[in-house]
Amino acid sequence: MLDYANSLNSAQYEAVSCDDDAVLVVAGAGSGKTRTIVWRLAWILEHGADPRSILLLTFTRKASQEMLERAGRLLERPAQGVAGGTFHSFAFSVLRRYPPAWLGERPFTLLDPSDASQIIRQLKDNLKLGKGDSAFPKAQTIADILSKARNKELSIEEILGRDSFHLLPYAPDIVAIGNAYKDYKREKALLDYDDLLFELEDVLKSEAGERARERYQYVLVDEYQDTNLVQARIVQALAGQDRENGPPAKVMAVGDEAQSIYAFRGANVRNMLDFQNAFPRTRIIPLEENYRSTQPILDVANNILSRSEESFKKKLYTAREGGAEVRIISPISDATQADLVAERIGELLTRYRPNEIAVLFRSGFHSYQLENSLRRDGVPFRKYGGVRFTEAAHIKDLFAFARLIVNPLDAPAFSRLAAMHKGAGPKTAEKLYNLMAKNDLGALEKACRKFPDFLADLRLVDGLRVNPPEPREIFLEIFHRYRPYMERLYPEDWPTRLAGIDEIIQMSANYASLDLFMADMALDAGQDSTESDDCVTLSTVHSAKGLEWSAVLIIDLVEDRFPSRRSVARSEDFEEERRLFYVACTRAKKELELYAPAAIYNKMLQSRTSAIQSPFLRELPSSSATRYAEKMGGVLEKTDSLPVAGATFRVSPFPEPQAPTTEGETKFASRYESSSQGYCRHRIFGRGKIIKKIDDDKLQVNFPGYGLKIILANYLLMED
DNA sequence: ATAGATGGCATTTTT
DNA sequence: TGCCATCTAT
Repeated sequence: MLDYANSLNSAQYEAVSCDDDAVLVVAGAGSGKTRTIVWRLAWILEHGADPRSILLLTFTRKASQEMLERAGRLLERPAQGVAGGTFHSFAFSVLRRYPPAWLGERPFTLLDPSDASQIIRQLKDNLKLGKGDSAFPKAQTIADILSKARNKELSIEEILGRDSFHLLPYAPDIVAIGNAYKDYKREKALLDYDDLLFELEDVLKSEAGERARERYQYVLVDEYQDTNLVQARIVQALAGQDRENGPPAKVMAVGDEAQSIYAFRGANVRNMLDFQNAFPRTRIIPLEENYRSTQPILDVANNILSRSEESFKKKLYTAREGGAEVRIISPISDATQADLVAERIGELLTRYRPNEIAVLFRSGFHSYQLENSLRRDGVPFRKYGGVRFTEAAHIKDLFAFARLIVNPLDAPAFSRLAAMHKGAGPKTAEKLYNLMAKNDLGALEKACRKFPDFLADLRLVDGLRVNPPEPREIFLEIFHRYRPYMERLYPEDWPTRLAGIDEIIQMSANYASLDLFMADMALDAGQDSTESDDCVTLSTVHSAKGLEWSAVLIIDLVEDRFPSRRSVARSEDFEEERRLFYVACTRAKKELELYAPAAIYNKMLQSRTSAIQSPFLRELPSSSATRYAEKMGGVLEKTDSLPVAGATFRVSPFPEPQAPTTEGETKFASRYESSSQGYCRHRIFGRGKIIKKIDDDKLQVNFPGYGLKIILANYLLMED
């Protein structure tokens, strides 16, 4: 037996060893949450449970792998057989074994988000909706709205009313497209990410699902604050309080309301509270002592949280003393920020391994300049979040072959493959697909006369389905066939794309079957392998969840960026940004630096404009962080007071458009007005689109062929 | 019906 | 910047 009592603090021990049917562990940031789950797994296994009766649901596959691995190391034998993964990957595996009745005998295919928006674009065209209306939402936007409605379990109107009221007039059209999309998926045996969860819920309720449910005696759910409604119901179904044969499973949910950062996609913090209603005899165990960060970092974290509207009761504390000051640094501009941070990383690298250092930011594109600086300086880094490499066109091309091997009726993959051949577009693809679906091979061959290579592609795919070699072999064969297409489709940069293909081939070598590999690729999009590399981490805050580093630098802490521009209109969204900042700060173990450039390049104005320091920084008292400003030549100078700008700009995140007194508000006000503006004419430049109002008599106008101009309104003739 | 060009646009976060 | 939608010439 492991020495549980001496390896854990009392709250952790309580959680690890308890025998209650329902436990809610409320785990503050850095309180040893992962450790607790790992030891809990070990405890269950050491007390004789069948590994196959344990289900561990986590937010990322990486997290579950890490936990199982650590449990295995603890026990000195692998924790084999424990079911684990994300809700989505778990749903996939259950649905493969217990497919929904409506599928009949057909295998189903997972739609990735880009497939989904592709289909929606097609349906939109077929339904002839939004033609010639440039204000009509784009396919991607529609896909997002449909998904949000399902995740929050609200109607389209409700979603639009909350998030984008300007699209409300289109609600009936969006609903129509949504219905067509639903039918399309049924007809073609397709499931998108959201379907996985709802279909899982249905299956668990069905008779067949009874067996799936009864298998589990222990259900552990990590990051419970980020589950949505259907996920909470799935947990309840799995717990099986209504089981006829045998006792219900023991459920343990672990979460932290203060770290809820996925409300935007339907996560519901209320699930934490409702857990106690769903499981009446819930035992609540708070983990409060922080083992990760030094006191100065926790001071900042506590300060952030204390200002939140929900005012969380918890306060993080550590028994450790000392630690470096938290620094707020104001570079002159975003450009010098990149250099300053790169330089700082160089300095940190004299004390820490690269993998002990991270730079965090709100959105993927915020790190572009820094990436350039790091490349220039030769600092090895790896970026998480942002565009994933499995979304690169050539990878999707390669996957189109593979998907057709798994499921010959995969319509999106079929179209993609068809479109690789000159002269074949959506219409041709649809025609050929229908012939193939009808199994009318004669007609298909005839119709393919113009595309002999395509027919050969299909033959190759069929051959590999009937007689499948190892996944790696399959990809080598596909690639052999695809390579000439790739050279033709991407003439400028196909050599650089080879690396991604190579990566896929290598990754596939770890899989026993192609369909499992493809499911992993779709569900755990591109953890691009090679974890062993010793790299500095660049990551969105969302992707940094659950991780920690000795030194953490957070960049672009200015209004419009962090908090995101989209969040300031509504207080719920703003509060989520605050929690996001809290998550970001609590990733740091020893050193935390917060960067707020004083100017940021503005694409609209095509010049650098002064940036307003993030309200999260302005709120911090000088006792919890030391402020520095960059002087010419990259010199940092201590500043005692808040930057002047910070003092004069609004403190409340909610702008008052009627009384614009600062540049930030002027920008907001003009943006606000821009919805009503349209086109104008100029004597020399002709017709142009009004981009924004600079002030009372100046407008910024985009003239086709001439570009952006700032023009006195007197010289413009307004169009209706 | 398709390819290719052009113009316009808006830039969260992720399973 | 890079993506989308639309236009235009085949």
